[in-house]
Amino acid sequence: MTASQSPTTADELRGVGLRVTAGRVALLETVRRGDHLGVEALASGVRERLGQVSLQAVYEGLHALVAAGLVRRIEPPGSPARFEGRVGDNHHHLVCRSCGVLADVDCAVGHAPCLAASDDCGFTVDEAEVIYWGLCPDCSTPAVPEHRDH
Amino acid sequence: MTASQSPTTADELRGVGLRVTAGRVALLETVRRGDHLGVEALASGVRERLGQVSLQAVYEGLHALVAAGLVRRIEPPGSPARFEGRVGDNHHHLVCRSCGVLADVDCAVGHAPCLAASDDCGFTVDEAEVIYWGLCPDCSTPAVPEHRDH
DNA sequence: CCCCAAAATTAGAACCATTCTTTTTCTTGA
DNA sequence: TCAAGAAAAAGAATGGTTCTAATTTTGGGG
Repeated sequence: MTASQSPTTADELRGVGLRVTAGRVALLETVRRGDHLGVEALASGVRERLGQVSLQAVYEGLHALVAAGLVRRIEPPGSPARFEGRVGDNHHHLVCRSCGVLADVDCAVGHAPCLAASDDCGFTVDEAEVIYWGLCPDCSTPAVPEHRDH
Repeated sequence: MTASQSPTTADELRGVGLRVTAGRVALLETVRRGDHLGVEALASGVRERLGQVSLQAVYEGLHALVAAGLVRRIEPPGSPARFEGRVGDNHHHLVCRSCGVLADVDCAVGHAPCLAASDDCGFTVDEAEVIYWGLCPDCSTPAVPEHRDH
């Protein structure tokens, strides 16, 4: 059979030269399933599948996955790092100033670096990272008549 | 005399409702004189003028100045915060992946939020922060025949 | 001009995300 | 199946930043 099926997570790991371990498979799938999760949340997700996993193992795994280009790290100023499985497309992010929620925005202008600096000062620019700051739909409606805890 | 001279630093502090202290005057002037300095460097600069000043005082002063809009905080992922005196214009930054050097870029498109997201997901966006990643002129020339101390 | 409330400063400890070190366990290719 | 090397565990350490409580300074009102 000509195996042209979508590759398994394990295959993907092997494909980028990483060893296949239960921890990494679970981690990668947790990142992809989740929506911009942080390290703690990812550790919880992995533990749900495997039982006990150390935080350091998660950090190490994330390092490897990010270095291999399978996972992208997002670090909005003022909050801990989050991770997403969408890589390759040079998309950007909306961050809510109030609750910290993160949303994806497609890149308006083609491919990376989707933006040219007006004067690059001699820099060799390879990526433009855009963060849109604002209020998410939930936080922008003030005093909605609804029970809230806080 | 109609005092239409450029206001003193002290006047500016008063103008935004901050108390005028030697520490804050020195801090604001150090930020403006410097080029994207970090907290330690700013503390050194202030100490050169005033003698002993605690790091916490610098943190506190920076908080106040940032909150008042006299100073802007920049926090490139992976490095400690830097501060600059250029505020009001919604300009962006070039960051060198190798040495971490930071340079200003004028905003290509008018005023904040100089960029509109292709789909804002219902967010109320008030600012677009752009970081151009690349290599600065010094770091992009490989193996220049010059003595370097790594 | 002096006093007082509010604000700034200090010293020191606490915090938290992340990294480092060392040892143990697991994956993989021979 | 074995050994080499990579990954994971455990625990401590790091570094930038913030918090707490006590002290000093600032600036307006008496």
